[in-house]
Amino acid sequence: MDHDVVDGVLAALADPTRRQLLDLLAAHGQATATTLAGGLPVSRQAIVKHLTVLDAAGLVSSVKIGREVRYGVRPEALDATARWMAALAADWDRRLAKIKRIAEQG
Amino acid sequence: MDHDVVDGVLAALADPTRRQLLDLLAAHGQATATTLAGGLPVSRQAIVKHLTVLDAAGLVSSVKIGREVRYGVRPEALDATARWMAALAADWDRRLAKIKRIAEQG
DNA sequence: CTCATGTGCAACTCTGGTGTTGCACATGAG
DNA sequence: CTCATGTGCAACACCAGAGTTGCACATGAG
Repeated sequence: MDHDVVDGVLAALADPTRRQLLDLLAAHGQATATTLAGGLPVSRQAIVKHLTVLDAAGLVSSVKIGREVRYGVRPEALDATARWMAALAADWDRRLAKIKRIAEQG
Repeated sequence: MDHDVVDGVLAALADPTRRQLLDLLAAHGQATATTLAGGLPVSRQAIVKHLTVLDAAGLVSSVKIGREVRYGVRPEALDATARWMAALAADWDRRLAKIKRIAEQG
């Protein structure tokens, strides 16, 4: 199911540093851990750990080129989570509307 | 901006227990912390803390009725976050498509 | 009034995640 | 080959957050 994907994405997006990381990646299109570390106030190793989490969540992918590792953004997991969330919100709306209707009409 | 809302929602949804809590609330429509504690393997106090977080994120609302406090689900913040996420995913798609086009033709 | 039940507040423990540092390894540049 | 640069691995410090427990307070039920 998508459920596992959603779990991972939500956990990954919970951290502000990881969201900044995704912003940088989306802007540059492609970047290494070392490059990204230059744009954030944390060490390269911290960046690597975050990228590992993002990769596990399916939000980024990595390609090894020579002696460096290029990371890029991957929209699918985020899109799936967005759809899940929208559906959940719609479901809540439906339930609340139903309850309200019952309360008003008896 | 919606940005603060999104931050809070993402932080709130990161915890599995809070997501279960939201499920229970959506199912029951209305419930107290004590009632909810009966449906989860944690203490009432833990539930209260989670509900406080969810309330701060705008995902639930509380109403005091006599000596008990009823909590209910609130779809707006979740819906706003879903829209934000969908827009972000679309933006990534757009960027990747652009890069791909350049790589192929340029 | 008396009591049971639900809530609020505070202190405490403890695990997990974030971040750091240090060093070893791999590889392209010269 | 030699060296600089980029990665990988491991141990460590640190702190926010999840959960618990204990007790005091408030209020509906009888």
